[in-house]
Amino acid sequence: MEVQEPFDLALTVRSHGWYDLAPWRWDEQGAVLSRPIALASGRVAVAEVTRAARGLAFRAFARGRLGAAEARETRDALATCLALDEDLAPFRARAEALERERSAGRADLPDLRWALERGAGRLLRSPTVFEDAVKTLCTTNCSWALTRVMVERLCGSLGGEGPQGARAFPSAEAMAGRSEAFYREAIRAGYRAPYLLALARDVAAGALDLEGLRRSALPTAEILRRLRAVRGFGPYAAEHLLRLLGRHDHLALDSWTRAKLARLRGTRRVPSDRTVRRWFAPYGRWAGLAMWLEVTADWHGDRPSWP
DNA sequence: GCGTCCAGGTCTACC
DNA sequence: GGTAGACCTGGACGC
Repeated sequence: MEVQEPFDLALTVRSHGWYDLAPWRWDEQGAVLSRPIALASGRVAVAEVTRAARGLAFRAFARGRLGAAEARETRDALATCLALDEDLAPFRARAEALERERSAGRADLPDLRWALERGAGRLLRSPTVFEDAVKTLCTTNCSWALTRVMVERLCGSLGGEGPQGARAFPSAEAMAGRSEAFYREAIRAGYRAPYLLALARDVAAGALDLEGLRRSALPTAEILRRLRAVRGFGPYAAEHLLRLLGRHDHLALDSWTRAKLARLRGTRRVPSDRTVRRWFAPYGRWAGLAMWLEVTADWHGDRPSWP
């Protein structure tokens, strides 16, 4: 499959923490990304992708032979996860224009040359918005280690089984069929238990259409309003989910990004949300992406320009 | 070993 | 609209 160049697979995989959560697997040395994916047929296939001479090479396998349609479904799901359908040209145009201002002496803008050179800006997503939403709930008000454990337990106890014992991420239907006590006692989700159950039930019953949001023409403000109406989704969680939908108007500020910005920009105290919004306002509807690239630049072997 | 703090927040009640 | 307090877990830390 051809991709829009420049494209760096590792950069997209490590764009945020999802690759570190079940059921993703990232072989750093071999540069192979893989995961089990639940197919419409009910079977679970394992999908793999790696860089090829031209574009990306996909591979899929399951218990028994995969049909052509199933293989296509698996590949398409992985392409969605890598956000290959996202057009970054408008962001790049804005970032390039601001880069010219920055090199001309405008000191309040971040140095995003590395991102432009390497094609950064795609964020790793889940095959479904539902999975992104559940994982986002599992990141709130806890350590990353606890997030990993909760997601691992969800896959291990409710995910469909694929080849080599691989467990997929559970469907909304599978999650909706369990009790609140299950999420408290088996998943150890604590106060998040009723939120997880309500989310799964609403999605399974069709009362909440999360999947439609990926191709929605609705304005970002309306999507944000709908996400905020979901129990457990406050400002951070809703804006983080927006980011995974390719909507970067908002910043999804949390304690980690605020602290990281303070360190990168050498401020004595953690900047207010209003200050951060002002810093990134020049990027317009790409403000959240520009901020995210600034705070994650050092994950990719590039040092940010701030002292 | 035990208590406290806090980590990639959110909700509710109250002012 | 702003804010205090409650909410779960589990690892780190100090004693």
